Amino acid sequence: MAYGEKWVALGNGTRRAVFERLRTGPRAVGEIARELPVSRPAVSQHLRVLKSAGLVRERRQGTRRLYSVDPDGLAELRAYVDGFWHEVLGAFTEAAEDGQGREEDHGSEH
Amino acid sequence: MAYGEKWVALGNGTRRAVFERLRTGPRAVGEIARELPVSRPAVSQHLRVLKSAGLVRERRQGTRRLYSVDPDGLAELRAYVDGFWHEVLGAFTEAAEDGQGREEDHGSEH
DNA sequence: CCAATCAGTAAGTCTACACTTACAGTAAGT
DNA sequence: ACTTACTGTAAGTGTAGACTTACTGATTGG
Repeated sequence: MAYGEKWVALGNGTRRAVFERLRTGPRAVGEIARELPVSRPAVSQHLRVLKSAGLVRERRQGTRRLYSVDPDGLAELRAYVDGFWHEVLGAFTEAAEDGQGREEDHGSEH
Repeated sequence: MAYGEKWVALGNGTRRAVFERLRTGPRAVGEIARELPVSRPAVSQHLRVLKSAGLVRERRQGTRRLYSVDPDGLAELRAYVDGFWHEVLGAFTEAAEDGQGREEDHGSEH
């Protein structure tokens, strides 16, 4: 549920590659594995991690399982990055206003 | 330079904790280490990774080194997430328009 | 019912990497 | 010059985790 899982999930290159295959729509496990240099079970395990991180959904269709991006999970990640971004910008402009040349005045230069 | 490094960098929990300490402004290495359950060299190493990923800048001040978030690097990450988000949304609405109940029509429902 | 297809899980291996301690370097104060 | 404070780097260790090859389970079609 925490952001942490999402970052960990996307921290792995192969897992990110799997995730990106879902950019354009739902895909089956074997279909993804065929385009990557790893085995199908590996892809399956990566999808499990992505799913438990809330980044991916799964829907069964016959013997296949179609995985797709979970918009809610991705939205959370986006919100987090956005928040970080705005806070950093705020700290920047604030520092620029307070003291022009120095920063973090600790009260004395001892 | 690629997005990959940034994701890998933020994929580690401790490194993310270090990064978040820079949310509100520049901080010194030892100062960060004191707030975390790892040694100072560990923090130093994490900052190196964050720096080579383009997420962090370094500026020397006396014997200290002040690290701060690199707005450009963070902006790249934000742009990537945004792009992903919009593409996913596009795929969703597109799928909703094409076929109402089914998706990825392969030619027969047998 | 049997075979084929698609997938998840178990178990084991092997490497990446996060962490520690010890050491070396640099700037500033006395 | 000596000491103190702050930091980066080297070297070594231990473990998480990414991957493989079995194996098992479901669903569908003949």
